[in-house]
Amino acid sequence: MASARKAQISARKQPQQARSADLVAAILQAAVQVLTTEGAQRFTTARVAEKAGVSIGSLYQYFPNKAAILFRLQSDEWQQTTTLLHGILDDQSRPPPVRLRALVHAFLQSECDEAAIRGALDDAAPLYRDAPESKEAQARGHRAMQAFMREALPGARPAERARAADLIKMTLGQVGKHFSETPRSRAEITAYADAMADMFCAYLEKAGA
Amino acid sequence: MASARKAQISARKQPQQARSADLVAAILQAAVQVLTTEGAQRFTTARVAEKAGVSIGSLYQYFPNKAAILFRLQSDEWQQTTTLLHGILDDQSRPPPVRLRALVHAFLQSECDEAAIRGALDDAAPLYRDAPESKEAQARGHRAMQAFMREALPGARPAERARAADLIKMTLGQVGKHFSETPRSRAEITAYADAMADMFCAYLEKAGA
Amino acid sequence: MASARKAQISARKQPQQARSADLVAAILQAAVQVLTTEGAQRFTTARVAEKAGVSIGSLYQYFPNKAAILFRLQSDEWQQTTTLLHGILDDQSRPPPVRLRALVHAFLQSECDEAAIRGALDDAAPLYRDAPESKEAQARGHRAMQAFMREALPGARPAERARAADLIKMTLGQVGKHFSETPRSRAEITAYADAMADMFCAYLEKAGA
Amino acid sequence: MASARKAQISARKQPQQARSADLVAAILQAAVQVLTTEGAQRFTTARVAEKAGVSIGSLYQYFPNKAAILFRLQSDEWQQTTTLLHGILDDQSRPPPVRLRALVHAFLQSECDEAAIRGALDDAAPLYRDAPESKEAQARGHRAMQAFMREALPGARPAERARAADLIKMTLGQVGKHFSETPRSRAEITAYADAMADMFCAYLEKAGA
DNA sequence: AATGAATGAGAGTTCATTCAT
DNA sequence: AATGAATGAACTCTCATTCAT
Repeated sequence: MASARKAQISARKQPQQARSADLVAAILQAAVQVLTTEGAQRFTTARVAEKAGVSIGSLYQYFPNKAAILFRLQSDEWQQTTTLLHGILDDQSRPPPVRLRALVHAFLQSECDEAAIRGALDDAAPLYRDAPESKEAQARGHRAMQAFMREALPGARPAERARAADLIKMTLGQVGKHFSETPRSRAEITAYADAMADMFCAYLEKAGA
Repeated sequence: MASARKAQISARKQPQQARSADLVAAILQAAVQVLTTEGAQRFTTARVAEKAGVSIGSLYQYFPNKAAILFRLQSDEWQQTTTLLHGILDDQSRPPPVRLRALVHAFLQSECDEAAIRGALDDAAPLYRDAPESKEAQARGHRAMQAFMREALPGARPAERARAADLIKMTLGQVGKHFSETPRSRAEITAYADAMADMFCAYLEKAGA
Repeated sequence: MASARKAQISARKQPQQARSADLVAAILQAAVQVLTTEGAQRFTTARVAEKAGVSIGSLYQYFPNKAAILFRLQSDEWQQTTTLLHGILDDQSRPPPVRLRALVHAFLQSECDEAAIRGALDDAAPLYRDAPESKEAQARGHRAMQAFMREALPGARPAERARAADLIKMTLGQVGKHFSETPRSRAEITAYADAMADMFCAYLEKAGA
Repeated sequence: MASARKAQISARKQPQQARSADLVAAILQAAVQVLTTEGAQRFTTARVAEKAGVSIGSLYQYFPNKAAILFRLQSDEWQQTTTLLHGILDDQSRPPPVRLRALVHAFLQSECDEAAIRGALDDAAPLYRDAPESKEAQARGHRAMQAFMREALPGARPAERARAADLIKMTLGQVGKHFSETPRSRAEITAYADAMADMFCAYLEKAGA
C-alpha cells in the first residue's frame, strides 16, 4: 500500500526540562492553529515553527518529522476521548443502556467541539495512520468496549458479542467523525445522539433477548 | 478553512471519437493503478500519464487538473453504488426490512471489492470534496433513502423519519468505508452485514412501533 | 485587462547577515546577466539561480517570485536615476534652463549606459508594472519635476504648469528609453541631448513669456 | 541580444481566395479580442483559434507562428497611422506649423482610440520587434517626416534637420504611446496635444531662426 | 542547545507546434 | 485544405529536512 521509508513517529526525546516541555507545547499549539486556520494541505513544518515562535531546527529536535507532530495531536485527542469514555462505560452504578446513551451523547458532543481540528487531522491521516502507535490507541478503546459488552450482553456468544462491540464502536467513531464535519447546533447534536442511542439500545435489546 | 481558488472539476472535453474515449479510459485505469500501488500521496499527474502511456499534455487535454481525475474516479464509483442501491431499495415486492438487509449486504460487499481504490480516494478527498459536483452526488443518495423511509416508517413524524434516514445512511456509508479498509473474508463480510442489518432493523422496528 | 492574483512583490526577508546580503547581490547580478545575455523571454528563475551559483530554493527565500527580482532591479535603477536627477534639479545656484539642459544630458547618458538592462527590463515590465511599489517610484519623480517647474514657470497657471512638467518628464523618460535602445556614440548622445534640451528650453521660454 | 531561432514572420501565404481572406480576417479579429480581453500574457494560439472558430491547424496554415499574428496586427496599425500622418504632413496648402499641430492632435487621438490593443501589442513587442518587416515600417514614417522637415526648416543644415525630424518623430511616437496607456478624456487629449504642439512649434521656430 | 540558511527533487500546469487522418 | 489530438520541454514555486555555525 505504498509509503516508502517509514520513520519513527513518536517523539524523538522526552522533554526533561520545563523549557523543553514549553517548547513542545508551543509547537503543538501552533500546529493546531495552523491546521485549523490553513488546512491540512498547507500544514507545513515551517509554518508551524513560525507560528510557534521556534526555529525549524528546534522543531526537528523534538519531532523527527512532520507526521510525528500530527500523530502527537491525534494521540492527545485519543487520550482525552478514551478517558472520557472509560469514565462513562465503567460506571457500574448505572445499567448498561443508560451508560451507552450517556456515552453517545458525550462522544458526539466532544466530536463537535473539536470539529475544526478533527477534520484537518483526518485529512492528514495518511501521514500517521499506519504508525504502530496509532494501532495501540485503537486497541485500548476496543478493550474498554469489550468489557462493557460483557455486562450488556452477558448471554451472547463471544463471537457475536465481539462483533456487537466492534459494530457499536465503529459506528460511534465513524458516524461521530462524519457527523461533526458539518457545524451542528446543540439541539441537533442531542437529537442525533438520541437517535443513535436508540439504535444501539434497540440492537442490544434484541441481541440480548 | 483552507482551499483557495476553485477550478472547474468536471471534464474538459467530451471524448467524441473512439480514440479519445480510449484515452480517457486509459488515463482513468492508470489513475486507479497509481492510486492503489503508490497511494494518494504519490498520485501525480506525471505518474498517471506515464502509466497510461500518454503524454502529460494529452492528460491535460481531457482533465483540467489533478482533482478532476480523482473526482471522475469517485464519480464513477458513486454511479455504480447508486445504481446498486436504488435497485434494491425501490423493489417494492419485498418488505422494507428485507430490502434493508439486502442493501447492507450488497453495500458492504461492494465496498470490500473496491477497497483498495476507495481508501486511496478517501485520502485524496480534500482535493475534490468541496466541488459542487460532489455535493449533488451525495444529494441523490439522500433522496433515495428518504423515499425508502416513507415506506419503512410510514407512521413516524417527518423530522424523526429524516433523522432515521440520515443515521442509517451515514452509518452504512461510514462504517462500510472503515470496515473495508481492512481486508475481509467473505464470511466476515456476511457476518458483519448481518449484525449491521440486525441493528438497523431493530431500530426501525422500535421506531415504527 | 489580464493580470490575475497579485502577489507581494517586495523582498521576502531582509538580509540580516553579510552572507545573505552577498546572496541577494549574487542573485541580482546573475539576474542582470541573464536578462542581458538571454533576453526577457528566457529570463527564468532557474536560470538566474544557476548563474548565481545558488539553489533555486535559496532564491525563493529572498524573493517571493520572479517579478520581485525584476522589480528589485528596476527599483535600484530608479533609485539611481532619481538621485541623479534630484541633485541637478534642486541646485538653485544655476538658472532653470541650465539645469534642464544638464538634466537632459545626464539622463540620456545614464540611459545609454544602462541600455542593455533597461531594454530587457522594459520587456519584462508587464510582470511588475502594476505593483503599487512601482507607482510610488513614479510619483516621487513627478514631485521633483513639479517643484522645478515652479521655478521655471513662476507665472504660469497651475494647470498649464502641471502639464508642462508632465510633458517634459514623459518626453525625457520615453524618448530617453527609446533612444537608448540603439547603441549610440558619445557624440550622438551629446548632439541628441542638446536638441532635446533646445526643444524643452524653447518651449519653456515661450510658455513663460 | 538573445532570441534563438528566428522564423519568418510575414504571412505564410497570400490568401488567394475569398474564403482564405475571411479566415485571415477572422483570426486577426479574434487576436485583437484575445489581446484586449486576456492580455499579452494569455495571448495563445489556441485561444485565438478558438475565438476565431478556426482550428489551430488552419491558423498555422496562414501564420507561420504566433509572432506573425502579432506582427500582422502591428503592421495594420502602422499602415493606418502612416496613412493618417501622410495625409496631414503632405498637405502643402497649409503652413508647416499648422500641419504639425494637426498631426499631433490626430495622432494622440488615434493612439487613445486604440489604447487597449496598443498596450497589449507593446507587451508583446519582444516577439516581433526584431523582424525586418518592422524596421521597414519605421523607415517609411521616417521618410515622411524628413520630407516635411525640408519644408519646415528650409535653412537648417542637413544633420541638424535630420535630428529635429528624429526628435519630433520619436517624441510623438513614444510620448503618444505612453500617454495613451492611461484612459484620457477628450479634453485631456486636446490639452495635451496642444502642449506638445506648442513645444514642437517653439522648437522649430527657434531652430529655423 | 539552538538556529535558520540552504538544498533540490518534485509538484501541477501551459502552450507552441506538428502531423496523421 | 482542414482538423485537432498529441507532444513534452519548460515554467514557476513549495517544502521536508539537513547541517554548519
